Amino acid sequence: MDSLTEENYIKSIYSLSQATGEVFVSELAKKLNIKQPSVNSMMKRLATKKVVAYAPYKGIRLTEKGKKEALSIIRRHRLAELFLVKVMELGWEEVHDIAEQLEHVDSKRFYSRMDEMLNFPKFDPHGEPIPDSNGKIHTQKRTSLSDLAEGLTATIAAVAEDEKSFLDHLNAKGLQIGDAVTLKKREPFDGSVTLRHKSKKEILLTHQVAERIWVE
Amino acid sequence: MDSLTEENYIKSIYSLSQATGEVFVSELAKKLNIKQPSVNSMMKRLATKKVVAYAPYKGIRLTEKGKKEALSIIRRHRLAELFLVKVMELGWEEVHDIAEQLEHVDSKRFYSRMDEMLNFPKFDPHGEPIPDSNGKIHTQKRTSLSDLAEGLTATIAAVAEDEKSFLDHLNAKGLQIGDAVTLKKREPFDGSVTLRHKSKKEILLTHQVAERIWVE
DNA sequence: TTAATTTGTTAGAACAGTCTAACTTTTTAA
DNA sequence: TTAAAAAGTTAGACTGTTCTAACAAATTAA
Ligand SMILES: [Mn+2]
Ligand SMILES: [Mn+2]
Ligand SMILES: [Mn+2]
Ligand SMILES: [Mn+2]
Repeated sequence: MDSLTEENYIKSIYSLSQATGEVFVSELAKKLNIKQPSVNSMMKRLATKKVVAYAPYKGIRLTEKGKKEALSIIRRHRLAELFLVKVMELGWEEVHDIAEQLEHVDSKRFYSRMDEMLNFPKFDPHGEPIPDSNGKIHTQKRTSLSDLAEGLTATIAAVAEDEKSFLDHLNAKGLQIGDAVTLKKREPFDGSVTLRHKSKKEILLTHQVAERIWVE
Repeated sequence: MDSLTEENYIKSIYSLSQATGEVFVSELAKKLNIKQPSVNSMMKRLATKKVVAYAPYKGIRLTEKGKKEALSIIRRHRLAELFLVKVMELGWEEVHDIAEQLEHVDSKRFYSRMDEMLNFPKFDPHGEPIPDSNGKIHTQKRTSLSDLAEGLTATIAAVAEDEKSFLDHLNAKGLQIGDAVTLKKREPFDGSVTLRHKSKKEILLTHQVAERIWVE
């Protein structure tokens, strides 16, 4: 169907267009580390394949077909991540890079067995929802830890990033999905927050980190 | 290091050159379903990469570096096949195609976890030896079922092919690795053999099938 | 509202990997 | 030992994916 390269474009278009429904060539180029003219010519190609709707100088948007393909890739990625954590006992910080490769494996059986073994899971190791095999995905409105009111307690539901360096940082701070945290203090100057955590220790996070943690 | 395409060439060169130490462009072209000129230009490329030794009109042979790479790919392929059978409970007939993709996954961790989970296995689901992480491989001399003397009993140790259609055929006949079979009769006309098997049934195999079954 | 900046496009090149057509070398068989 | 067949090579082309250089459009700021 699509090449690995095309799949990676589709996935990025999906995630970058979440908010407004469209992405710009410049954003995609930055995300994929590819120059703008390359993105431009790929958009022409994906447009002829009816995966994106694209008019010169206008934003890029996925067609229904494109959305379906994006969700299918995201499903494979997240199922793979969870499989790597739950079945293969890898750390949540090391699975993303492997899943980037596994998501391109073309085999219904491989993924349906994962799904069965994991008992049809709803969330990946980073708290992100796993689209079902029909492409349905649970999108809940989320509160960032950087917006939690002082004094309130909440549970870490997900992280907005699954890059190793970020998760290594959370590991070092001792934070995991499911942990309850109480927001003790927010510094008005730089937005950094101090948390109370089950570890009994106080944890200090910069704004940059706190805003990537979703709580509920 | 190498592209997926290069890895596939290297793997094929390794298996086709097993017997004599070299392969010819025509053999490689047939195996890979690629035209001879394409193989020719790839050989030039692999030669500059010091993966093969290649002189015009001479056979192709892997360098030490090339052999090491081949064994590493074969290791990944066979580990993946066994993982798919033992951990993911797929059938031995459906794992080869998936392993053809998984073998190209670039992740030491992924494979070392498989190795651990499988307890450092020595053979894949088709009875083929799995090279160790240093590239050492157990090569035993094998007897083909088509050469077994009449009246003798032997154990199925491996199959020479792991294509789905062949294994589906063995499944239909009820044959598996580890099964004891007694050679009741060999037809001189076409080399087909009749076996006695634990299933109590007599099994008839054509020469074409029997010669792909290794016994010991 | 003009000028600077940012964003996007076109043109043209390059590399990986493949092909067909045409030619050469080697092997096989008459 | 020559002629036919098989195997291998070269030349040239094409697709996919990417790049740089140059230019055009849209946006932002003076
Ligand atoms: Mn991920
Ligand atoms: Mn994730
Ligand atoms: Mn195989
Ligand atoms: Mn095998």
